[in-house]
Amino acid sequence: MSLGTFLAVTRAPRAGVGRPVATTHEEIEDAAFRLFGEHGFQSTTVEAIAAEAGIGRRTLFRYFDSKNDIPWGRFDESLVHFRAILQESPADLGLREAVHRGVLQFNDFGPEAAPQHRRRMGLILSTPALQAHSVLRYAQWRGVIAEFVAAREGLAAGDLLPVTVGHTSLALALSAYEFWLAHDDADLLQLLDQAMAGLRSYLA
Amino acid sequence: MSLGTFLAVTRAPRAGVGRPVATTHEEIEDAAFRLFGEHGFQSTTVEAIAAEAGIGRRTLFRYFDSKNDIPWGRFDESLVHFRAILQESPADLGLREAVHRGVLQFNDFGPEAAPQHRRRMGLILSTPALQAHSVLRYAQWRGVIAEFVAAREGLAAGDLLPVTVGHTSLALALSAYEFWLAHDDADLLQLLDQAMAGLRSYLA
DNA sequence: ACATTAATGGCACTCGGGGCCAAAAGTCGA
DNA sequence: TCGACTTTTGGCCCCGAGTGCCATTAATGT
Repeated sequence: MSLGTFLAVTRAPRAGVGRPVATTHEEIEDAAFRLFGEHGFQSTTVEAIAAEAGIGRRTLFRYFDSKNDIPWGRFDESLVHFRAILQESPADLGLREAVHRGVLQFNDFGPEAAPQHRRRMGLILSTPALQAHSVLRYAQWRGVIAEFVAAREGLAAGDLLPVTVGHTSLALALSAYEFWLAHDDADLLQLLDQAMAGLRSYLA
Repeated sequence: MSLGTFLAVTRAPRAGVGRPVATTHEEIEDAAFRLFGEHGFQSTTVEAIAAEAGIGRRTLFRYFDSKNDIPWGRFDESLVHFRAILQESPADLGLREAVHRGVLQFNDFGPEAAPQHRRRMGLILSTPALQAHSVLRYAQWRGVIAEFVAAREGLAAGDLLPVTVGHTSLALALSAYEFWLAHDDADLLQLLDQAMAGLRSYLA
């Protein structure tokens, strides 16, 4: 499981009754990425994406709250998994190690998922509008870490340390991602380790 | 000088020739904050801001690229100052200390500027659209730090360490700001120190 | 007075987003 | 098989941000 895995399955709310759905999140996402690849994110209109997916514009907005949300897929579902990863970490593990390993595991995906994941993150991190929108996703992700730290240290999730650890973990992840995207041959997990090591020696 | 100081003076490109300007960045900003305070950011239309400032909608967009840019004022000018602060730091100072003190100095403003600064940052950090937009500003700020670190360590600004230090410095600043805004009696500079101390012990 | 210069602001357009609602397309019970 | 019910679809219309175009305005300099 990884960031690349949040293109999960569109769950059926209930089977049978009512008009059947016309599409799925994945179909829209695929159609969108196809057009983004051709014309870029900005130049691709929502109307065009809807047409490519064979649905109405209005319907698209029922699957995704905004155009900016499309590249992120169903990120919220992967957060549930992230929370689980952290909670399962052994209690005797140091806090820093627990968080770090959790982040590594969250970003550990097989080599087969890597190209798709690279395309997704490359698009996000190279498009200003998406970079901007992403902070809202990042905030949720940081929240998961803050909650974990708070729980383990007997603090409130709004206290300075949990918040700082959340922000810092994101800082490390983004640093690694930026470098990873700039270098084809780089290994993401290794970069996460390197970033952590670099920061520790910087702060020591 | 501080984040609060980027409401600098609107410089005259040349005196005299041509139709005189109808307003300044500051006038628009004041008008905007007046309306934001009354109706909130989202519910205040650009049209209303222009009217409040006594100018045309079209003219407002010549002063600010977007509605989201208004609360930030003239941040780019304060970045010039930030760059200078870092460059003036003594060479015998450790890297971490140099960066940390630079950040402190950048955020050091007199008690008289604090209320205005609080209002500004409070608006930004409590409005999703502004939070999102802010990453573009943050990226510039991080860039200043990355350049400084790169120069001092003989690295490229895109290398992992400079980027990581930039991201981490922002992480610390945002953590401090969030807490500061949530607690009326808190001292921002002290919080920056605390966040740094907390992170160091977390990573030790 | 008149040419020059530069900012203003109106108009019209595109695009993202959302409220409203009739039509579509299924299932289920009689 | 027919109708009632349920749920999604997607068309229509609106709003607000942002932009290109350009005539107008208001200053300076000759």
